[in-house]
Amino acid sequence: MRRDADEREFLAAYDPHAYAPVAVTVDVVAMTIRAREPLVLLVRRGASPQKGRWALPGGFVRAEDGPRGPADPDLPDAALRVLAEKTALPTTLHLEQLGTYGARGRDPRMRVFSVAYMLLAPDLPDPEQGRDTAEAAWVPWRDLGHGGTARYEPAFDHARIIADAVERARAKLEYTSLATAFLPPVFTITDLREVYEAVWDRSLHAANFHRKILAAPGFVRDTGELADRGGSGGGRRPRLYRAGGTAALHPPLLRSAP
Amino acid sequence: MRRDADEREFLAAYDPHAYAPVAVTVDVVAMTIRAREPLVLLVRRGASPQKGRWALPGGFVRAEDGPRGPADPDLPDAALRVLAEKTALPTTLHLEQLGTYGARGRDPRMRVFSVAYMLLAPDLPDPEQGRDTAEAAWVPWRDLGHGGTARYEPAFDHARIIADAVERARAKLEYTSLATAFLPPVFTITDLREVYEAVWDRSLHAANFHRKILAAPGFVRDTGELADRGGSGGGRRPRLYRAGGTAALHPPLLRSAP
DNA sequence: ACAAAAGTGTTGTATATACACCCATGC
DNA sequence: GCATGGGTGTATATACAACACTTTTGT
Repeated sequence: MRRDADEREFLAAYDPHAYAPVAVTVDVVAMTIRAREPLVLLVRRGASPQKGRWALPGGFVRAEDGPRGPADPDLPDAALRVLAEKTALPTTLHLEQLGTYGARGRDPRMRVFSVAYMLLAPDLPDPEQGRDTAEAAWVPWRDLGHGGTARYEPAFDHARIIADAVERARAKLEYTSLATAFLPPVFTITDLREVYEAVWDRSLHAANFHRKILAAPGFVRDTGELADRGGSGGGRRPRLYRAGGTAALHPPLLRSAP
Repeated sequence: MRRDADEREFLAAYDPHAYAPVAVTVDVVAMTIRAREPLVLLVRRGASPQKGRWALPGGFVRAEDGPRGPADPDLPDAALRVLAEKTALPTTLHLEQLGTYGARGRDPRMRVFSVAYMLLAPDLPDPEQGRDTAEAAWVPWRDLGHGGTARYEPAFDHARIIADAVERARAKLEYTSLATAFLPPVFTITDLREVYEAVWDRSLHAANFHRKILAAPGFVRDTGELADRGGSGGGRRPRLYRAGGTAALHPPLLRSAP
């Protein structure tokens, strides 16, 4: 009995419905920071199952051109499309694939494979500005799942997906320049430090952080300009920087220090 | 026009064939090290398209129970199943999701989403011992793709997937204890160093490496035993260690040193 | 005896931390 | 002036790379 993968693929090409139908969706963990608080975008489900629960913005990948619109050329396009239906997209953003979740039974209707994306962006507008009228909200990470007073209990396995995204973001801040994705094009070293402090939920030594950032080649580029004014209660005008384009940090910034 | 994701999901539940059919496959980048040479498992395609080209072992995810066998409960189960059809599986292995590739046109027959897995294992047997009779081979990383005398030119976008896996493995050796996944349960520090040297393709200072490993908490656990004998040409009998169970390394081992 | 491999000691250099301090600005 | 925040200097502790050296084994 020689019935290997290639033969099966061949059969499938001529009779696609010979297999149990599967669905592929994208779910987006959109993250931003507002007033030193890291947030994730959730939408309230308007249909069963899990109607009324909060969930990640997502939707089916458009495999081929059809009445609903053209096909998504690739998975990142699908991620941006479904997110654009919920909120206005920023001009600068970081989009990265998190992983695919496909356990049997994670959706009660059929076998659904969800490709999760993580999107990082500077302070996004409130979701009411999006094209879709479904209820949506920016939710603080700390209000999610992990016991206690969980105001938002995500649907399906979305709590798990968000937890994976949070851990990915925390880890990548150590050894990449990902933190700049949470900031506008021009920022100060203090802005950058506040990103780290918000994501890691710990305070960092400001003076040493400053030097460490400038010592890491390619992390930031000096614009030569100063901010219009210092802090609200006085203070020197800080220098302004841009992201330097480096992906990997050498040396890394470790979050394990005392 | 209110036609949001939830409604679409709802429709799909009642008429799955209303959507263009899509396929979900798993492809496994199985890696091992033999005689200090990192290898990846490839199989020769027996059917068109790309008949005769080398490709990653893979196959369709079984969404539901059917005549070919029971459904795969989750994606990792599918990855292990398709790999078991090509080679004998080791008792200890590390399996990790790499990413999902779903660009339109990557398979000429239909829209295929491939969930790629990376599998790391100690020196695996030759694939002839697998249940499947298709031609398969362990191929050195250096013989793949990147220009020159490419004896093996992978099918579809598999060269890209392998390159992503190699880079993932190289990076994770820096800040996790992943290297032990290439070794049997009991090993010496020199064995561990040779894993790093093979994967990074550079030599490391033996004495300093030794101390660094022992200084990283939880990387290895001393068994208290010594190897039966030293090297072939003489030498002290090395201590034997087991993997220590730690995932993250503090401090990391950086590959950027001179 | 000799070579080979494991493992330890030592030392100069680099890096990180903590703390003190100066600079510039708002009120 | 004085509080606030940006930024620099510097001593101390720590970590790392390089090299020398000792220990233990096979031939």
